[in-house]
Amino acid sequence: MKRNKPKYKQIIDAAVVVIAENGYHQAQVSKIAKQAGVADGTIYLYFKNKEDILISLFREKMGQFVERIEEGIAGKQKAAEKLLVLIEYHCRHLSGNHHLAIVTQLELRQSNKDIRLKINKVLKGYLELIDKILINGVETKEFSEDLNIRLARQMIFGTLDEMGTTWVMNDQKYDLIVQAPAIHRLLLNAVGGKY
Amino acid sequence: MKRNKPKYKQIIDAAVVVIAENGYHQAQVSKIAKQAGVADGTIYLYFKNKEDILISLFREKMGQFVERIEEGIAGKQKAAEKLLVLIEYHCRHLSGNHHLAIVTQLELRQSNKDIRLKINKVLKGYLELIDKILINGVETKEFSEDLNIRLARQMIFGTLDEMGTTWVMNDQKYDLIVQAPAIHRLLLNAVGGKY
Amino acid sequence: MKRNKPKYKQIIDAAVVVIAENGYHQAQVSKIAKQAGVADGTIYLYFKNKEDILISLFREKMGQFVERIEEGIAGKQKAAEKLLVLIEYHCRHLSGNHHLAIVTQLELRQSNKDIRLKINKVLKGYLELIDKILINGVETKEFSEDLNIRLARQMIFGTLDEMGTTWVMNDQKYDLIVQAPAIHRLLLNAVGGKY
Amino acid sequence: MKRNKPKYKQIIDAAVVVIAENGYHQAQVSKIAKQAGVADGTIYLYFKNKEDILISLFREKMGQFVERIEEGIAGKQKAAEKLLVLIEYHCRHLSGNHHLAIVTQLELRQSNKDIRLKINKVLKGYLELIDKILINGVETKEFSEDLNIRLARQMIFGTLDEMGTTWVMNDQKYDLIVQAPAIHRLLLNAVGGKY
DNA sequence: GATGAATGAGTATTCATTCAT
DNA sequence: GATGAATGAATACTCATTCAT
Repeated sequence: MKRNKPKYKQIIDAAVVVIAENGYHQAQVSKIAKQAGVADGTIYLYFKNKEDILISLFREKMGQFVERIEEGIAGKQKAAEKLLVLIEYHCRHLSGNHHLAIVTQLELRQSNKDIRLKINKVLKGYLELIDKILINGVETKEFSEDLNIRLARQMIFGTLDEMGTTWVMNDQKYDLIVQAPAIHRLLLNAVGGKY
Repeated sequence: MKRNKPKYKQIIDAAVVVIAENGYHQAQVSKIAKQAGVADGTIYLYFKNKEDILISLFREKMGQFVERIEEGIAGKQKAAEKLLVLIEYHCRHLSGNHHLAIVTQLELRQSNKDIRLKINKVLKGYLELIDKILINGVETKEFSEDLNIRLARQMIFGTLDEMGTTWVMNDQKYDLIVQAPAIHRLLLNAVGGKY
Repeated sequence: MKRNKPKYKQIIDAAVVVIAENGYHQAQVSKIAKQAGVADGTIYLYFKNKEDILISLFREKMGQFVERIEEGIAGKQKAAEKLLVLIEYHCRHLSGNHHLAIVTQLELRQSNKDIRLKINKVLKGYLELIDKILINGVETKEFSEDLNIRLARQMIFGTLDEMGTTWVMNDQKYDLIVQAPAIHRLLLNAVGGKY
Repeated sequence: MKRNKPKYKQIIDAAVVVIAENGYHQAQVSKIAKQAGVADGTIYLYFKNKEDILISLFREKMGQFVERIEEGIAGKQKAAEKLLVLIEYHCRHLSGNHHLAIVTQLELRQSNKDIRLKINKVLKGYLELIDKILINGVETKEFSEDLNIRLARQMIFGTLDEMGTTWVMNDQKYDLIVQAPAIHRLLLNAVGGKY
């Protein structure tokens, strides 16, 4: 299994750095190889093509992210608390990965439709996580019983995404994590929750 | 003034069609010229470069959009009503411009950071409009008095944007306009408004 | 019609020189462009891709060759004379086009199967010319009446081709044209003709 | 001596299969190694480089072929009979080695000039065999006394080669061996022989 | 002897922009 | 103003060969 070999992760991490520092269109394979400390050809022992690097990058990083949230949520009873965990982790995830934040919020969005479609499939895991919290909240009557799950999910994801993108576009110069409670209050209000 | 000459608008409209039908990365200047019925070189009599076409496109179309919302809002008293107008116009704007919806929600996002930064400047007008409604709502005590305007604005814009993008990605196959009231309720809840 | 524009022929002639002097695998498009005195990109205004240059080259040059033989044959009555014209023109064609001889006898044969198949289609015109002479000779009873046309054609073409290739491989250092009568006698014997 | 070790022949046979089934340009060393059941690096214990595999392949197979013809000829008195043996063996050789026929008649010709020159050296043994038959025929006055040996050899080889190539290009779908007598008659006529 | 992971040189093609007419 | 032929920079990927184990 290639994905567990050290060079696999090494190349992905190199790609994050190179894309963040040079921009999507200036992230040549040779640059990534150099940053990873391997030959150009070695890249192709671990990835089918350049596109595969980008999608794998997103899958690996987003996968870890979703897993960690799931663990964090597991300890919480109330849907409102789960939502807070999600928001906090989202903020911390962006804050704690300077380069990755740039790559996922800005650079990777320049990729072509094919890549974006595949990235969307990976994102689905995150969206389903949000759905689970919402459905749970409705079932326990914490949230409005007539809540439109899809719209609420779009609101939550859209808000967090817009927040993240704005923050990255402003060069990450303010503190994202301290805003988590305020975001939580807004979104909780929206879905009819109380705190 | 080039902007008022017929070919200026002709080229912009051609760009919308070409980008929507071919995708951002397949929207070559020569294709746009052909669609506009002019020679390649003529484009450069009206636009500095390709980037200038895209930004001008966004400026023209978004400008009209903001103007129309401002007119719609003018007739409303309550902030909650203004917010509803904004949401409805947003949905109608997307629904009524098949090609433009694809271009602004999907294709133009693949442009590089430079263009996206300039697009963001154009968007500022829309964001300020949202801010105005929010500030008005806080002042009239319709909305929570401790509302974080910036976060609330990011939530509103992020929600509408995410909603629009999802809708376009799903080939615009469901009705966006009928969802406006539900969105309105969610967002109004969030900011502490009542209806 | 691109094929009549001067640059079309200019590029083809440049390709002949570059391939002859550098070998098939060292004949980069940029070298051909330089030799033709045009920019790399200009090549693609006249040819679909590199393969198209090679096939067009073969088509143009072989087309002229076959035409000239047809003219030469037209003036002859006897099939034996026609065969002599064909052989003489074949020898003269190779002798008089130093570079082209190298390209068609050696270099172009290194091309991949796709290109070779398309080249074969062009060659068909030449093979049909041989067939016509043979059929004519059989009908006029100059040649054996039980002559196997296909085999005889393979013999004539195979002999001329082998002769040409050997000559080019030996750096064209002996006179090909003086051998035409001897070749003619051999092949005429073969098909049962007299002289 | 490496040439007598089993892996030497194993690799050559693998090369024949791989080249025949994949084409010259798709016959990577790694594919040959896989087909031979050895590691890539092992190839280089038996062959200097890829070129060496191809030339060795040709030398081994052509060597066996020439030996067998020499044996067949040994039993014949007349030059005309010897020529018939050569033609029959040539046809049988191609007919009986499906893969090898493809490799020698089509694929190996795509190799570069260097390899083709070395292959020609190997072919020399075959051409000398033809020469011997021709000289013998002239000396016994079976053939024309003013026969140009070189041209006659080029005719015989060129004819057989063209016949073989055409047959392979047509997917070997007709019977080659039954044509031997007709070819024999043509070539015998050419050199002035009687039957 | 045998392995196979790692290497790194090399090239066709696209397309925004220009400028002579 | 309008044209469109010409420009030329820039980059992913393959595969023969090596060498540490």
